[in-house]
Amino acid sequence: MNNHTESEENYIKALYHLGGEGAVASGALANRVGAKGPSATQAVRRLASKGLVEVIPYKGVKLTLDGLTLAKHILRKHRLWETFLVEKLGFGWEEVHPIAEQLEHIQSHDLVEKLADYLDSPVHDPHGDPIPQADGKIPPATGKPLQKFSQGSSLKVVRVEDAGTDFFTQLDLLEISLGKEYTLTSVSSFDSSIQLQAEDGESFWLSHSMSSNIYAISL
Amino acid sequence: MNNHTESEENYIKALYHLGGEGAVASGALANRVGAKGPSATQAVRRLASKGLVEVIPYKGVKLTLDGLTLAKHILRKHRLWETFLVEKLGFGWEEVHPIAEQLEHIQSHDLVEKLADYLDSPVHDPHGDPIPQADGKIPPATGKPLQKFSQGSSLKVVRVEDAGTDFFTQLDLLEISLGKEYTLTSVSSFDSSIQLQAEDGESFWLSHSMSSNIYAISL
DNA sequence: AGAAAGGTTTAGCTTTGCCTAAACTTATTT
DNA sequence: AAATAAGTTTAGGCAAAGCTAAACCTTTCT
Repeated sequence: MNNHTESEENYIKALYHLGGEGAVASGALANRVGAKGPSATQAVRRLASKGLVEVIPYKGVKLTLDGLTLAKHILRKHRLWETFLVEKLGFGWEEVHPIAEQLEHIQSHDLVEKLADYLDSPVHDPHGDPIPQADGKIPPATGKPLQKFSQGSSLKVVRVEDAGTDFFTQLDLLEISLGKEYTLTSVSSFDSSIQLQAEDGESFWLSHSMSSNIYAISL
Repeated sequence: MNNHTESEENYIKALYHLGGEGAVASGALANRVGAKGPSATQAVRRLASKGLVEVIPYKGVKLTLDGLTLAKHILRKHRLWETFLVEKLGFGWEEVHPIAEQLEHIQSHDLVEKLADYLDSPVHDPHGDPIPQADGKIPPATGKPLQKFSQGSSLKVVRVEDAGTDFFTQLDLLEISLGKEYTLTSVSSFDSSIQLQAEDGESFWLSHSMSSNIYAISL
């Protein structure tokens, strides 16, 4: 019951991302894994026969408990590897996703736990996303999007959504990184762009599409 | 031309191990990858169509230059990962082979080179085997088997053959590891077992099958 | 309610990769 | 030189995973 193909794991991961514990439409699933409808239907049948998902034809697919456990374990590996790639190997946070997508399929419980130890049992990955723990528990996702803050609030960036390479390039350009602190100095009522002021006094504007992918906590 | 399946890579690796640049019989190949004859014949046909091997039916299979380059690159990755697993994650040298066998298929040039940097561009893996360099050059395999040494010689262990878990267990038991120095105090003419004396004065006997898998250089 | 639209599944085909059994080469032995 | 043994390839199957085209539910719109 412990031996899954890469394709299977990708479907499981996709189901988790799309629906968590809830049901997902087969089209959405196919879309997410980059396949066509019929491939997903078939894949889901294979997963069902292994007890990883439950299917109601024409209605949707849902992870079973086993499936959920597997999904979280894969996510754990993915985020640990991302952490390794950034912290130890010096990759930029925008580069690690595709590599971690390969590494997450390596099968060795020992490896995962030794890697976690080596990284000092991290709780968040380089994007600030929570890393599922060995027991399956997931630390709460921290922060809320920047627009949720009101003018004048002091905040610390704790997480960013993976919104593509251009997004990360822009973050790097503005020198925004996890842990940085700002004051929200101004909010445009016209296009919901916001203005941040850094600790060194520098201030700059962020478009709505930038700020909606940046999460912070208030100080 | 750069995108190979895991199975393909395994056949390439096997060809390299069995024959280096020379020809290999399809049966031996099948055996090495843990498949049956016909599977190897077929696999080899696929490799040939990609220009990685040359086949003479009923005679043998041989890596092309492209195939050889690929083989060395996979070996490089394998041995770098083994080094990582032992040096950084604290695995024992007997545990790393099966994990490295998975990791060696990860595709990212950037990753390989960053990993090599992180490990300080090692030249030998944890078993003392030479790590192919980025340019394809392979450092010479060092050392000769212990029986090749004559009584009285001082030597340093530099390499061990991967002769299975029990072999490694025995090495650990005797506290033999790479870099350790000994004096060969005695050779049995009866069963070719040999006696080593460590620097701390302790001495012990090694069977022929042990010593033939241990390589050393003389001091 | 009936029909069109949209999404899902079935049918049937392709490739990879492995298998067994049978046919075929090559090598060895008498 | 012929016969047998040993090893290799062909033939024909099967499962995983993907695809397109066609059939089939659901939902929605008139």
